[in-house]
Amino acid sequence: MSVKSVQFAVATHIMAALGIYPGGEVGSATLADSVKANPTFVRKSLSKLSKAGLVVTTRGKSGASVLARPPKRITLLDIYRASGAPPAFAIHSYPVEKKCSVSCNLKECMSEVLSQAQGSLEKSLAEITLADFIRQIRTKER
Amino acid sequence: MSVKSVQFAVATHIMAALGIYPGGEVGSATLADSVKANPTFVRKSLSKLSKAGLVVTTRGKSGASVLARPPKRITLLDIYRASGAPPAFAIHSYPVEKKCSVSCNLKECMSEVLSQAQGSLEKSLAEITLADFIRQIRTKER
DNA sequence: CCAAATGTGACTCTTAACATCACATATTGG
DNA sequence: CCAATATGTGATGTTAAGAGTCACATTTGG
Repeated sequence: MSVKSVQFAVATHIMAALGIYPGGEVGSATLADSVKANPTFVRKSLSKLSKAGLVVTTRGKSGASVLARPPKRITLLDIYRASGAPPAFAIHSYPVEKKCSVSCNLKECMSEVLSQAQGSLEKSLAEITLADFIRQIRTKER
Repeated sequence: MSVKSVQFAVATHIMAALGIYPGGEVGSATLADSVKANPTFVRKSLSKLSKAGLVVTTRGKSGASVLARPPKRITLLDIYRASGAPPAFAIHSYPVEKKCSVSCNLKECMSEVLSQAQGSLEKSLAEITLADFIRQIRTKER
């Protein structure tokens, strides 16, 4: 039921790089270098961040990306949501056995449980700002 | 990028069925009927629950499964862990760009964030007992 | 207009879960 | 004991979804 998507990790990497890079204007090729991923993949990720309003990218020659607002005002939840990572849990899609009350009602009950779990997960992401995260990275640098 | 596993949902379904079924002794074929999944798949799931000590199964003719302890003393976290569902998040496995401090330290920082998120997710599951869950299902029955 | 950058649709490759089979193992009833 | 019937599990095929890649459109500075 979990999602093995690396979107969130890549998106966070990009955001951290933008926040750390002096000046803040970074091209997708440079970012791809840092992430060591395919430039197209990075651009797609960047595109989602841009649509979510977390970064501003300029096109054309000398195009680049910048954080849309200070790292202190961006949470990891913002990035998580923007990254398009699927929800952490899934429910099976088997048909319902009508004669069984467990089978009939399980999905509904399970959804409630899972969305509650998802909520607490998101809450914990909301408590970490990009600034916090960058600080962590800087701490490890030495 | 993510793969959704239904293990947790199926395991919960099984546990709820065992908790609700009068007498509590249920064979894997009956459970497979309720879940509407392949008997082998259900048995594998059951096998994990058994190894985790959540159910007791007897083999041989007239073999069946029973909850190992009262539903009140089983949490959804117990079931989640027993189900063998993969962690909710993944980090990319790209190589590290040594010249980039973000690239060098990101994985470590990201792991911390993700395990924190995983922790709060698990905490919310730990707060729900199987008895609570069964009560929910019974509420919907009417 | 050309060069250089981002944006995106289309396609392939890979991986991991799911589904299934085959058969081993265990236990009870007769 | 042995046949019937459960569970346990390794092996293998199928499939869905993310990742990787290419091609090309779009944008914009000079």
